[in-house]
Amino acid sequence: MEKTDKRTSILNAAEKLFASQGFEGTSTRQIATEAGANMSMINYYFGSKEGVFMEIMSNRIKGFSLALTSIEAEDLNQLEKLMMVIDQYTRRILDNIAFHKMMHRELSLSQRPEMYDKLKQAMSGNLMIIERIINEGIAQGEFRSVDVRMVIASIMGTITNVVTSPSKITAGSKLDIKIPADREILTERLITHLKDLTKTYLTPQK
Amino acid sequence: MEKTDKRTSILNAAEKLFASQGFEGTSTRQIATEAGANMSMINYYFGSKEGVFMEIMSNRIKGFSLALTSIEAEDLNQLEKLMMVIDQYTRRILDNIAFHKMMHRELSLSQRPEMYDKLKQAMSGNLMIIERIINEGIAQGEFRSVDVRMVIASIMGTITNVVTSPSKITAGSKLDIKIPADREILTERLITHLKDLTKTYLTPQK
DNA sequence: CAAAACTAATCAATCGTTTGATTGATTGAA
DNA sequence: TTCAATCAATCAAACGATTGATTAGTTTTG
Repeated sequence: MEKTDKRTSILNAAEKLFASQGFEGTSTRQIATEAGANMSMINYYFGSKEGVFMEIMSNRIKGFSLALTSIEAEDLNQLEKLMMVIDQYTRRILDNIAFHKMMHRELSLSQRPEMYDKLKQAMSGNLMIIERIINEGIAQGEFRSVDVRMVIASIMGTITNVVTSPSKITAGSKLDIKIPADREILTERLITHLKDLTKTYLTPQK
Repeated sequence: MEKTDKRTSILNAAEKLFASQGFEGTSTRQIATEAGANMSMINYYFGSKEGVFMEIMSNRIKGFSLALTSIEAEDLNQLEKLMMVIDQYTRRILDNIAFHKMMHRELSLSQRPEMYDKLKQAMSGNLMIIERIINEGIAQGEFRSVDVRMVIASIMGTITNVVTSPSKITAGSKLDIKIPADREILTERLITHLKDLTKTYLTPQK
């Protein structure tokens, strides 16, 4: 029943270690041990340690902007569209916390400019969808006139803040973001907050 | 007139390099070269590379929660207090972008638990001040009943998002966060947004 | 049997740290 | 005033350990 081939077990081990220790802080020997593979298998399959990193990123990037584009085409008002985007985007990120942490950390470094551009391009698609929805809502008078880029920064920033510093939210409670059931609770709580925040902020009070 | 002693020039060089390359990604030889000092001076003054990191963090932590505490005592309503906190907190962070980026990156790692606790403790003071202000505002009926921890996550997250990914905000414009004049513009824009967001969200519409 | 998958051993390079010697200024008794 | 002693500061060189990567050989598989 051991159906995990060495190649993917290396990818999984590397992602886990990169997320908790950083790229530079993780050695190829650690990855190999964690994956239950020989050290040279890393270079055999991926060419180099950086190749492993690139492969992880590439795999994750694929299909990240797929679900969001369909929302834009649906026959809904802009607020409903925005609520759906927040819902899906938040769930996607909280289902891939390790990757999201790793991404944010390594991209704040000035190394790996190629991966930076690659990821920036992939993410800008998502950003533009949200930007278009809000701008459309403003144009139609459905939303107040606001600083759209800053609103997006608030939405994204809130999610990232919860993912990278969950203890600030859960302090005092018994919740632990590493436990799936607790993470589900936290996800719903975050979505509820973000929807309430954006709806209240963007919808003009009569 | 060369008044920069080796000790502080090592600290400055290290902070600059840590901010752009990460702790693990920066070698002691790099630090020494950048500081114009001999490699062994690092261990002579700070004991180890990690000692340099600790010293930088300790220096920055000092006096970070000083300005905020005075606000709480002032004779203002909770909204006015919150506006002042947002104003000062945002300015402080955008005046120390390199440190803030370095802090967030290294603290998202599972290493250096001692520094993690130290910083967490220092920051929790700031968090508690904001939390108390909002809770007080809710109790007095000045604010709507909201998820306080999530509101704080939105405020902090927005600032961090702008600091770590300024290009998402400035894309299309000629602004560059590395240029002091542009950074000032961005700071004011961020403060305006955060004040507008929190005021609109927390103040109940009649 | 040949290609693919895998292993142990080893490579040169770099890491953080330590060593032992040297410098220049300061001190205190002669 | 002089001179030896002492001090922190600085240096080049080297330390052992670890790094990412490669080799050459073995096993597995289709």
